[in-house]
Amino acid sequence: MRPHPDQNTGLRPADSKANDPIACDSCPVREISVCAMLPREQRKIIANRSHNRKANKGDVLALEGDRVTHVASVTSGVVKMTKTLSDGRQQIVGLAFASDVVGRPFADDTAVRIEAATDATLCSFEKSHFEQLLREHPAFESLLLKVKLDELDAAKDWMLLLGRKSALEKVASFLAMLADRQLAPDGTRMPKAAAVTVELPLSRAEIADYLGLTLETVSRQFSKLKDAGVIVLDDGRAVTVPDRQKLAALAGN
Amino acid sequence: MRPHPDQNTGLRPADSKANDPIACDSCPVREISVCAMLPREQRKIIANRSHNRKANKGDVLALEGDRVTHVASVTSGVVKMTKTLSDGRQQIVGLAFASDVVGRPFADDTAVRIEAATDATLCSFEKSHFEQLLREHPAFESLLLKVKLDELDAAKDWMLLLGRKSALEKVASFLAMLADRQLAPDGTRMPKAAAVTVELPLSRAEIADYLGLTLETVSRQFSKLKDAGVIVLDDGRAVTVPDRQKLAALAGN
DNA sequence: GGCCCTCCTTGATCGGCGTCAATGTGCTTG
DNA sequence: CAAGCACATTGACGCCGATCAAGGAGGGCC
Repeated sequence: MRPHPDQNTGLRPADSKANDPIACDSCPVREISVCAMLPREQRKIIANRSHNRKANKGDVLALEGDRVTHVASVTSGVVKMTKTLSDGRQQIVGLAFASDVVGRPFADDTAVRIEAATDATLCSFEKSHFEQLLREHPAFESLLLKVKLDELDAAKDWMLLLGRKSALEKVASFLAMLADRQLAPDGTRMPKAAAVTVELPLSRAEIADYLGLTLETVSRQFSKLKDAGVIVLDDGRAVTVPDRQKLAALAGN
Repeated sequence: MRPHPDQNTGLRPADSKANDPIACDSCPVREISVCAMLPREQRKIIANRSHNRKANKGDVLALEGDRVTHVASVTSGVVKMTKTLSDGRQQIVGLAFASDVVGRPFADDTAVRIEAATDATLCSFEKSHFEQLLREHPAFESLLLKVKLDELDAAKDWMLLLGRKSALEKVASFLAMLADRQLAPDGTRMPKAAAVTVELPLSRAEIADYLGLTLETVSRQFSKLKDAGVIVLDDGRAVTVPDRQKLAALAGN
């Protein structure tokens, strides 16, 4: 066997263009995002149409009612989507973690304010380009549909939480969600029994806005969970959960 | 002109197969459902794969956790989707009116209980057939995506309501939603100023489950709105809204 | 008609969570 | 280190909506 530039396929130089490095190759969510299951062919097209965007904590990516100009996939950090009543009452209506899609294709303007909850990076597309990709690549559209159906299921879980759970159950549910989503350093999911340390991406006030509570009530529930030994407050922003079963039991469901 | 079977197109008999009557032709939601924008070609395929299903008020179409066997479009009536905590607390997480889609493609089992809130009819597909249609007809999949994105926006509105609105605002919002959705007898949307009479598809208890309240609180808010002259209670199940602006003002937003 | 059943309304009371306020903690900046 | 700030905790109190309870209104059925 003679050496060749591509160890996987052994393509001749004439074909090497197909395996030129593309931006996606170094994308931290290339294996799990909506792009993951696309053939390299199509990913190349995507790479050419996207650009990286860095956002600092607190940066506003879009205001409620803004014209939609971009659609993006979160590649690191957490992005929050909020809605606000005229008198200032606020509700977080969605969190986008790495690999989630933010922005609203097929609508003129966005119904939510989009803001970086932590420092974040995004793989951003102009809305018209994104829509064109969807039109031209049914596999891509199909993946987005599946992702959005999952989001819809998650939204329904959240409606149950907002409408029917007690303050303690809400906070426990929130922590349980973060703990379950937490990955081991090697990228695999944590075993169910293991203790997990969660870095909270939100302040108490933001957690309150996510759970339909006040920040004081959230703080009190944290204290209650701490006193009960269900969580350990490493510091304000980090929580370790020694026994996720116990936490889950307090979450209701 | 000689008489012919199809008054609209006057096709020659040799072509008549393309315009043979299909079930969709008499479908009450053929103009607004997810099928509406498909060419007749594809609708014919759909018609062959679907069957009508009648459900009486209270009929359960699927239980929480059931295997998903069918996906359907509501053709008349109202279908509710609910989630329940282990101790019985319940939340309605979605209402499907005529033309809405119920059932969850691309998932093994349903996360919600599906039940007829009123007598209803559905255009039902076996799940595997429905998914096949999506795979084979990108235009169909594209429409479903747009519909589900709209549903997701609506879910976010509801999260704001559940998390942040007062009991009065919740009830006003609910009635405003029904009033806005109400169509004039000729099928056009009502002008904003006109009085509207709304037939409530839900009992007080169901409205409570939709709004995250108790039935007593819902009843009290109805009375409060009646006393304020914002609504007229024709009977328990019918409400007329003389001035939708006034109702909208009480809904918060 | 009389009975029952379901649904709705209204009242009285209670408690969970919001509100207001003070204090604590860690980080930044001079 | 002190001062200032953002954020979190804790306490006291009050209100909105839940809970408990009674009674009305309509509709079906014998």
